[in-house]
Amino acid sequence: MVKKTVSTEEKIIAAAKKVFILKGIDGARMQEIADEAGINKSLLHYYFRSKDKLFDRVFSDSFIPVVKTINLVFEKFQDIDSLVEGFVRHYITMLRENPYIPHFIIHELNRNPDRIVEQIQSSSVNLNRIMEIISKDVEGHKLRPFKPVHVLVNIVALCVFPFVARPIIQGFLLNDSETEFREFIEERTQHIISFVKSAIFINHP
Amino acid sequence: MVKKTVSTEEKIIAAAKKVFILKGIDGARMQEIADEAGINKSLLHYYFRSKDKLFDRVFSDSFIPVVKTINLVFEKFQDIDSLVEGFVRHYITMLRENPYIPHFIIHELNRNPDRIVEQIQSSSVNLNRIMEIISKDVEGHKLRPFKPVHVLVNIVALCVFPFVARPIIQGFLLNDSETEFREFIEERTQHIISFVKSAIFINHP
DNA sequence: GTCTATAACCGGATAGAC
DNA sequence: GTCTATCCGGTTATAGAC
Repeated sequence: MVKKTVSTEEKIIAAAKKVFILKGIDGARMQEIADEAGINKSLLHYYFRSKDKLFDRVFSDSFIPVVKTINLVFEKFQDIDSLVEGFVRHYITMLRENPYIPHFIIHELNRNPDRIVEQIQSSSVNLNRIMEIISKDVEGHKLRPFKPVHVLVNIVALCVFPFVARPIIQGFLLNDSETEFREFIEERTQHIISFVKSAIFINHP
Repeated sequence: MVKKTVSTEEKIIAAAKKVFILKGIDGARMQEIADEAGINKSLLHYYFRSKDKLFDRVFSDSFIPVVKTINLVFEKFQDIDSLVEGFVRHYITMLRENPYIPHFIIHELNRNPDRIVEQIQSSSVNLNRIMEIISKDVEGHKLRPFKPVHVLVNIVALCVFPFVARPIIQGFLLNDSETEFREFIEERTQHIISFVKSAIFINHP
C-alpha cells in the first residue's frame, strides 16, 4: 500500500472545494478553508494570492468530471439506443460521486455568467454529434418527431434535477430520509432509461 | 389610470427581492438594496430590523406563486391526461413570469435547509393526490408501470431545469441568444406535454 | 514554506438630528 | 419616517520573524 504525501497545495484545493461547494464563494470563509485543510490561513494567500483566484481554480476543476463523463460516453457509443443508456448510466454514476457539483456550477453560473463562459467553451464537448444522431433517427422514423435540443435537455434534466433539488425531494416526497433518497437514486438510472426510451421510440414495448 | 403610491415598505421588498434573487443572501449588500429602492440604508433596518429578517420575508414571498400554481391545477383537473397538460402549462407560465425563483429557492434550500423546512411544510400542497391518480392508472393498465414519485419528479424536472440551467443551455446550445432561449421556452410547453404523454401512456399515437 | 501579528477594508447595525 | 454620521465586528490580505 502506497502512502502518498499530500502536498499543501492539494490539501488546500480539497478543502477549498469542500467549503466553496457547501457555502458558495460569498458564504465561504478563508479561515474555514484553512481549518478544513489543517493549515494556517496565510498559506492560502501564499499559494493562491486571493480568494478569487482560489475559487477560480476550484471552479474549473469541478468541470473536469462532467466533461470527462460526457466525452467518454460519446466516444464509446454511436447509436441512439446505447447512447441514451450509456449517458444516463455514466452520468448518474458521476453525479453520485459528485452530488454537489451541479448545484455548485449552476449557482456560480447564475451569479456570474461571464466569468465562466470561456470555461465551457474551452471544455470541447461536442453535443452536436448527439443531436445529429437524433435528427437522423427522426427522419428514419425510428424516433418520434421531437426537436433534438429538447430531447437532449430532457435527458440531462432528468439526471441532474434530483441532485439539485435534493432537499425538496427528500424533505417533501421521501419522508426526509437519506436512505430513501439513496434508494430513489438507485432506482432512477433504470427508470430514466425506460422513461426516455418510451417517450422517443415509435415502437416501444 | 390609477396612480398608486408605492409605500416605502413595498419598495424595499421589491428591491430586496431583486437583489437577493440575483446575489443570494451572502452576496447581497444592504447598500445595494437601498440603492435599488432609492432610499437610505438605515431605513432597511427601520422597517425590517436585520438583513436576515428581510431575507426571510422575501424568501417566503417567493413560494407564493409556486404554491398557488400547483394548488390551482390540482383543484381544476382530475384525470391524468388533463393534469399533465394543465400542470405543464400553468407551471411554465408561472416560471416565465418568475424565471429566477427556482434558482433562488434551490440555492437557499441547499445552503440552509433547516431554515426553510417549515415554509415548505406549511405551504399545504398535497402531492399525494397526483401520485394516487398515477398509481390507479398504472393498475388500470392505462399507464406504463412507472413509480409515481419518479413520474412526478420527471414532470417538474422537465419544466424547471431549463430555468435553473439557463446560462448553460443558452450559452452552449442556443448560440448565446436570448431570443433563441425565449423561443426554446415557447416551444417547450407543448414539447413536454407530448414527451411525457408518449412516455407514460401505453397506447399513444 | 509556515507561522504570528496586524493592517486595511468592508458591511451590518445603531445613535441621534431633523 | 427619513436622513447623516459613526461604531464595531468580522474578513481578506500583507509584513515580517522563523
